[in-house]
Amino acid sequence: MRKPCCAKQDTNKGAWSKQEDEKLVNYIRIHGEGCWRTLPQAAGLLRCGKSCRLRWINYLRPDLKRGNFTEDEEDLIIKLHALLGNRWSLIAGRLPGRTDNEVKNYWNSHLRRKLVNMGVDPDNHRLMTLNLLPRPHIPRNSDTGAAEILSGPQVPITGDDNIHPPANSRRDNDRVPDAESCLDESNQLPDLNLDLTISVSAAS
DNA sequence: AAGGAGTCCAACCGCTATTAT
DNA sequence: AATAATAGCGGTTGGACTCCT
Repeated sequence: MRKPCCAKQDTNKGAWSKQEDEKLVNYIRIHGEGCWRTLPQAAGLLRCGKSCRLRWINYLRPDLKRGNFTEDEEDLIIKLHALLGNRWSLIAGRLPGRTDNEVKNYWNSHLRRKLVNMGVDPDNHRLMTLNLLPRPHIPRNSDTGAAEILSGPQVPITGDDNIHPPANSRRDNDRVPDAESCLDESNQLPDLNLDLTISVSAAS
């Protein structure tokens, strides 16, 4: 059996100090990203590997953009959320230099409210005033979901990372129940542009 | 100026899929 | 094949900060 990832009683918690950041950055600069289990000890950090990974991915990675989200990025997040639901890592994968945590925080603090102010339900991306209209029943587990939409040739998403959700995703309550039907009825979001790319200028 | 409410975001927690033994 | 650890994910929290009264 493997060893546990860290000895919990010997690990720091809470905010990272500058020294800890430097140790982590220096170590990864030399050795690259790798085994998070052994990294803390090797780098001289009293942190759990999981904590190191999170710190690196969300804060220290050199390719992170940081700063305010552009309008293009906002639009893209909203569109991808309509398709994918709360799959933040997939959404962040479409936004160069952004992390899943950052996208998630931005959604919860800005975009959710913005949609509500526009009269759009942020959970299902429908106009809230139309919620009472009768809708044809669409089975939840119909397999014509976002993955197929996204993976189809008609959607020119750039990049080569895998955006396919697991075939039997471990959380099937985190996706918009019928995001595809929402898109079918894109007249409810008249400006929904499904060209899910982000311009070079916005990404740089 | 004080302090309560609201907001933001870094970090932690707990879960599941994957992988190693 | 079974079992346990790791990696990675989304949800949640706590503290710092800002705004409002």
